[in-house]
Formats: sequence, C-alpha cells, structure tokens
Amino acid sequence: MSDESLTIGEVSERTGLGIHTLRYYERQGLLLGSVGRSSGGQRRYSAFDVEWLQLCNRFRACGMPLSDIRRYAELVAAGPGNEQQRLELLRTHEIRVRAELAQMTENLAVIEAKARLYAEHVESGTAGTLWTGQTPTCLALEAMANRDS
Amino acid sequence: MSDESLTIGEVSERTGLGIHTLRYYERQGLLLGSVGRSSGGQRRYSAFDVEWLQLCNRFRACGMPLSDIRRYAELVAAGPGNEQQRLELLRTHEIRVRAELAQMTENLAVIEAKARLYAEHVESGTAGTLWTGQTPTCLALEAMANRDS
DNA sequence: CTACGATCTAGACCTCGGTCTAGGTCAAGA
DNA sequence: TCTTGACCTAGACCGAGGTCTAGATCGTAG
Repeated sequence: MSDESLTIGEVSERTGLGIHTLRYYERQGLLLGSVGRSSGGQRRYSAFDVEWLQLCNRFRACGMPLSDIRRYAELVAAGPGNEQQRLELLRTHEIRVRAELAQMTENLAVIEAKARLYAEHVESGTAGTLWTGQTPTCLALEAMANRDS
Repeated sequence: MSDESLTIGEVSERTGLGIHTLRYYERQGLLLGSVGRSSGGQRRYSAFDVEWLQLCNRFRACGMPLSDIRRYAELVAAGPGNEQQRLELLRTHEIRVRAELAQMTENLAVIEAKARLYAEHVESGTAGTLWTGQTPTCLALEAMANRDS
C-alpha cells in the first residue's frame, strides 16, 4: 500500500476487475499510455490509472464495446485538440444506450404484463381455467402451444 | 405464403431472426416442441411458432439468456400445472432487468455529465484552457492523464 | 421434365470479453 | 538467507450467441 503507486492486486480490489482482466485491458490498449513499472518489471498503477479504470467500468456497464473505449483512450492519450471527437464518441454512445434503454423498458413492460396475468390466476387458483376455453390475449400463445404437445 | 404454415425463410422475414439462427434456436430447444415438417422434411412453422419467436425476441432484447428461455419453453411445453414456476422465472428476470436498467441509467448520467462539460468548452472554444491549470472534476482524469504522455 | 432457388444436416468457424495455465521472477517478512 | 505469496509473459482456453460451409435434397415455375 505505497503512497504513490499501487500493485495490480491493489488495483484489482479497488476496481473490481480481475488481475487477468487488468492485464487484458492493458494489452487491448484501454489504458492511457502504458502503466508504470517497478525496477523489477511489475506494474505500478497511479491514482489516475485507477480513476480511468473506474470510468472504463462505467462505460462497460452501459454496454460500450472495448473497441470504443480503446478509441476514446487513444483520443485522451493524444492530448488536447480532439475534444470534438471525444464528444462525438460519447454522444454516439449516449444515443445507442438511450435506444437500448427504451427497447428494454418496452419489452420489460410486456413481460410484466404477462407475469401479472400469471400472478392473478395463480393466486386465485384459477390458472387451470386459462387453458380450457377461449384464452386471454397475453397467454393465448402459451395456451395454444399446448394444442399438440 | 401458404395459409397455415410458413417456410423458414418467411419466418426469418417476419421475426428478423436469420435462417441460421432459427435453426440454431430450435437445436437449443427454444421452441415449443418441434417445428412441423413438410413431407420432404422442410420446416413448416405455424402462426404460434412465429408468435413464440417474437416473444423470444422480447426476452432476448432485455438480456434473458438462451438457457432461461429454454427453461421457460420447457415449462410451457409441459402444459398447465407449472404456472407458479413460469411466474417465478419471469419475476426473477424482471428483477434482474430492473437492476440493470438502474445501473445503466446511473452510468449514462455520468457519461452525459462528461459530454456536457466537453460540449460547453468545445462550443466556447475554451477547451484548451481545461488543460492549463487546475482542472474541473469531470475532466480532471483525462487532463492529468496527459501528465507524462 | 428441368432448372434453379430455397432448405436440409452436420459440423466448423467466428466475435466478444474474459479467464486460466505453465514456467519463471520479484519482494517482503522471519 | 530463505520462504512464500504476488507478479511476470505468452499463449491456450472458455462460454455465449451466433454465423457459415459443404454437399445433398426439395419444390415450384416454366
């Protein structure tokens, strides 16, 4: 636990990324430049490396592919002057995520409606009746599916 | 475009799933029982198969793994009597998706804040100043990262 | 009847994002 | 000094979810 630099194990704890994954990310060019090394060749991460990795975690957590993170890292590592491109990358991702969120929300609603129907009938013990005659919309599919099973 | 059954190509169009994927899903046990066949051995899908596949698409679109869909399909194919288990599966998925949505939303907010900061400075042409002295929180990371590149 | 496009099966191959192994080196405490 | 646990590299391997190929058959329009 030195004051200025962290070992890969310490960074692993702080970021939640496995040791293997940290090395993998570095190989993939996700870090800003190259990580520092001890005289003996072991990685010594700075506080900034850790912050960056935490940002990477956020990117990953909303589905940004490693290739995009690499691209962003390259832009940042290249220094001032390409803010426009960074912004564009972020915006593009933002749009993609928004669309995905909308999609998921919509589909989740359908699934919840289905669950609600099941719940009502399971609770009232009338589930069996769902399959005897005309079937309600949301379960029609599963009901009819049993036509010839 | 026969009245009662569809070829794999027609189903591919209607579901957006590739022909290869449709066969793959069947191999993986995602369909309810087995798809009908023509006398010559070609698949003939029913309207219910198509509806089911569309439901599968919804499941997939909110991240349900194929193994869960297979499990659900097995329950449905087994007929009435297991509504409780179907419900449980749906609820579990629902919870997982809600958590994921919350996570994504939170992380997206951070990314948007970052983008906003970039946007302000790119628009006002003061981006360069971000790197000259003390740096604002959200960009500190990228700024400092250029310390020794 | 023939042609030609659509399907068939089995199985190889692919991308993504890790994860682990083998064989060796580093570093800190007793 | 010795030991022990953390670390190193190169490269194999994994699981999820497809995607494609080869070589053969189906089925329909002409």
